[in-house]
Order: sequence, then C-alpha cells, then structure tokens
Amino acid sequence: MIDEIDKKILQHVQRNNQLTSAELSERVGLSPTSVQRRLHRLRDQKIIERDIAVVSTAAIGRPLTMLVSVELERERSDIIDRFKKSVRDCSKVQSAYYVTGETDFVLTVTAIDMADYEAFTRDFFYNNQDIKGFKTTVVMDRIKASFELPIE
Amino acid sequence: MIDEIDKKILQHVQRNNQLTSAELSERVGLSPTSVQRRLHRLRDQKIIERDIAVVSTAAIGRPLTMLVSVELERERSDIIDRFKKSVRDCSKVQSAYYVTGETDFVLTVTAIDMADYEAFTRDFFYNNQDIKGFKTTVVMDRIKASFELPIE
DNA sequence: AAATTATTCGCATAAATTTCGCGAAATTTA
DNA sequence: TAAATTTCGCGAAATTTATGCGAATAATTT
Repeated sequence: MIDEIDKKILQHVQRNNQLTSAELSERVGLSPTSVQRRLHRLRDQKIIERDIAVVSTAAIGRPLTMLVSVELERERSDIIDRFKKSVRDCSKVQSAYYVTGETDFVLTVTAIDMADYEAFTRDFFYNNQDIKGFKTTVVMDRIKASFELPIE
Repeated sequence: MIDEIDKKILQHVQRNNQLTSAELSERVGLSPTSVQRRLHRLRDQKIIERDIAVVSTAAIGRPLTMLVSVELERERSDIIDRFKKSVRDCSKVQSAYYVTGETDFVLTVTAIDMADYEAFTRDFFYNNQDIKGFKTTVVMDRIKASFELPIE
C-alpha cells in the first residue's frame, strides 16, 4: 500500500507541503515526476487527508485558546449527534474529541479575549439544554501544535 | 496590516492551500498576480505560519489518540523548560499546552495501540523524576481536528 | 484641495513547476 | 522463467508562478 519512499515523502510534506517535486526528489531519491505521481496517489487515496495553511492566531486577533471539557445531560445518541453537529458548525471550535472518562467531550476553542470567550459560553453552553456542565482550562503557552505523526 | 481581501485569501487557504492563484483569484476578486503577491507577503510576515499536509492517522497505523494531563513535581522554571523540550522532541506528541488549573500540561499523543501507548508512558512519564503524575483520556471519536480560525 | 509620494494593481512575458506520453526497467503473477 | 502489471524517468507540452513596468489607486504633505 505505502512503501518506504511514500513514508519519506509524507515525513516531509507533513512539515512543509510547499516543497517542489524537485526538492522532494533530492530528499527521497526519486525523479521529480515519480514524486509528483506519488503525491497524487497519496492524496487520491486520502492518505494525505488535506493540505492547509496554518494561520497565526495572534495575527488574526485571536490570541486566546481554551480547552473545554463538556458533560452532556444524558449520553443518548441523538443528543450526542446533535452536539457533534453544533461543534462542527462552530468556527470558534478548532477541534473536538468524544472521550472516555468523567466528561464526554473535549474542545479546543479560540477567542479574542475573555469577554469574547464568555459570550461564546453563553451562546454555546448556557443556551443548550443538552449540556449538564463544562469546565474551562486556559492555555497559557502553546508548546507545540501540529498534526505530525511519527512515520517509522 | 491585513485587509478584507487578505482575510478572504486566508479563509480559503486555511482550508486548502493547494488552490492555484487563478482559483483564488476568482474567489476573492483580484488578479492572479496580486493574489500570488499577497500570499507571499502573508507567508513572509508569518501571518501564514506554515503550510502542511495532514496525514491520515489510520493509514499510517496510528489510530489511537490520547489526551494526557500532566502534573509536574514542582512548578520550577527549569523543570518546566526541560519538560517543554522533551515534549517538543517527542514525535508521538502532536500538541502540548501549558495550562491553568489542576494540571500543568495537556498533551495530545498518538499511538499504534494500547500496548504502544503503555510503552510510551513508561518511557516518557515513569522514567521522569520531574513528573508527579498524569491522567489519560482516550479519544473515542475525533469530531473535528483543525487549526482553522474564524476570520471575520 | 491640490500636489506629491508611495502602494497596489494587472497586463505581458519570463521562469519554474507540474502534467502527460511513452518506452525501458523493475516487480508481481502465472 | 515467461507474461503481465506496475513503476520509473526522460522529454515535451501545459499550467502555474514570478518579474518588469506603466497605470491606477490610496495615503501623505503642503
């Protein structure tokens, strides 16, 4: 399915997907044409799921990140699905995980400032009958934020 | 610093940075040349921090994600800095936040399976004198995982 | 307000990169 | 080991990106 050269390509593009096929070619030891073809295949097969630019939170005026643990009133599948959808539709929520343990979900939420976050919680949580409670953790420092995977 | 057209460009490329300047041109209403020049500027100014390919965790054989809350023995700056470095250097850790609240850090860790995660905790936590304790939460479903920001 | 200066724009064109056709090499299957 | 399939890499074509430059727009100064 995916061989050693694919892995090398993935290692590089998951750090920088703007490398040209000639540059990748040198790094993985294959002609630019073949590298290009492999990239196409990796994208077609969704081994590369997507290609994105990461925008600076500071530059865009959203310097705050919160980690929010959410507990639902009941673990009923229709309630869970409704919550999942609301989370997907909210652009202030960067990521959302359905998890084991005391709480049901953990969200990553960005905000302009505390007042803005406050407003978000009002809209998103207090208005919502399905939500039993939530707990906010403030991110003081982002040591690392990536989707990189160790590939062999 | 950044105007309405820049924002439109950012909105698009944070979802898909493989769009050509001609495609972006249509979407934002500016010539391809100008779009290209703006992209360059946005990258030079680190408003676009980086450009990455997101690799499928399943395809690469790392289907498990854990959220790990870590508490250090003492909140001494040298200990904190040492921990930060170890986290940055570990490719199994996708993201790491220094946070307020009961724990000091929250990490996102990927693993092949539970045994693999078990091995990681041994290496990373039990070996480490600086760590008082940690709590693992297993991700059952990744509803959303992005670095997208709401840009106006 | 008018004039000056500085930016940004978009066209034309040059440079670079990606895509495609094709035969050769390598790998897989029979 | 022969046949079939896949992958390779070269060269050419097509597409995309980068650059030069005058025109238009916006900002600053007087």
